[in-house]
Amino acid sequence: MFGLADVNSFYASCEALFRPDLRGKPIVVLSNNDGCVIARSAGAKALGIKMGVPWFQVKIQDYPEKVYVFSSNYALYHSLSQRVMSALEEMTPKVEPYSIDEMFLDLTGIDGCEDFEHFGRRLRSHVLATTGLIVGCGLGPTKTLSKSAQWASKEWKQFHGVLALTPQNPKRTETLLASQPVEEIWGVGRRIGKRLNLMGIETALQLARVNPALIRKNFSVVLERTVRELNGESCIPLEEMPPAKQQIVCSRSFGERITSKVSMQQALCQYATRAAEKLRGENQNCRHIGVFIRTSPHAQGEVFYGNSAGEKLAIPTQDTRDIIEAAMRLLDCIWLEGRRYMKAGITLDDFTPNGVNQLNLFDERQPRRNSAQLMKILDDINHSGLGNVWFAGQGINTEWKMKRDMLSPGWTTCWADIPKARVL
DNA sequence: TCTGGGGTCCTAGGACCC
DNA sequence: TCTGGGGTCCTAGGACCC
Repeated sequence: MFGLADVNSFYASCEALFRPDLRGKPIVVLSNNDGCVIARSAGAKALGIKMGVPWFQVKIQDYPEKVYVFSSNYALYHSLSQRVMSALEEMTPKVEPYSIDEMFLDLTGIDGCEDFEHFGRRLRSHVLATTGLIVGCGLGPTKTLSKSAQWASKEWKQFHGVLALTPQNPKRTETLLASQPVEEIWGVGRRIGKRLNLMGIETALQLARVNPALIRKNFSVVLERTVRELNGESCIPLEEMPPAKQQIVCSRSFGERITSKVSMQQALCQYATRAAEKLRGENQNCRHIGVFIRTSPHAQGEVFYGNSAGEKLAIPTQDTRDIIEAAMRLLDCIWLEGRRYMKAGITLDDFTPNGVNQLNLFDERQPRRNSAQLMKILDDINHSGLGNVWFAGQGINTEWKMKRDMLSPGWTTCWADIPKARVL
């Protein structure tokens, strides 16, 4: 048996956690640059504020109630996610962090000892007691079914956020799947949902009844696995140890459009630095580096321009200097003067773990001397919380940096921001 | 008239997830 | 004026090998 724990309205709940005055109020969290709505509290959903809409299109002054708006505060969300994770691990030994607000649980040991829904409710109150956050919990014989159960636990209020599907109760599984539209199934998105609809398949139950071989022929093995999982055949295992990353991306929209090459170089230099830090954090070296830049696809009266370029290095690296150098060369290949750029990013690919770098026998280029030591010192200083060092190419006080006008304090990540309690 | 068989590797693009 | 960021996996097709 698998479980799926999902924190209700995660980002919005995090914002309310240290602001008791906001409990039950409409809360909205915006994407980077305060661009789109990416999370809403129950109150905000009730007002009809939609997920993913551009913030400037939302007229909050028209709502009957005050809406509390926040820029996204990933340091806060990440630290609270860790707390939820620890709380879950206290009750189930095997937990797979699936996303910042969702964790899969291995319930093998619970089988036969405790009623699954009873266990789910205990889990829920334990997480609430230790973190102040409320999780929904779906349980089922496969990951896909536990996702469906979790979906239904929100849909049907009488379950109070905990629902178990078991082989002992096939009737309940059938009823649930018959009421779940295909595009709500884990692994079925809008595209495949539409195609299935055209074939007359509209509910999860209908999909479950299709011959898997037929699905494989017309779609792919991925959807075939989904069909099998809906029938209780577990095809997707729990992964306790996250597999090594295969790619690192660092990209961002700008607070203000970039028009000068120097500014673009600064931005890419910063993203390259960040990407290289992540790479070292994974104990990996990369061999392929890619850069992309683009103007806004929404701008009226402007011709869209987007381009990317990539380069394969002679020797895999994790040295920030190599990555910045490559990024600057790549920018030279794709930079076009006279455009208003909205976004840029860098990708690192083709990894080899530390310590297995094979040099080319005839290659004259040698790796930099003392690279590892220098990068370690750099990372140590920047992680110390005492100061920062960076490459001059990043510039200072850059006008294009991200807009985060409504950022909440780092309640759990910054000493100066620790909440203060006062006894009256 | 007739033009093999079996394989690997790489890339781009499409789909999905949160 | 203003529209997010970071990932994964699979497939098809081309280049190349013997």
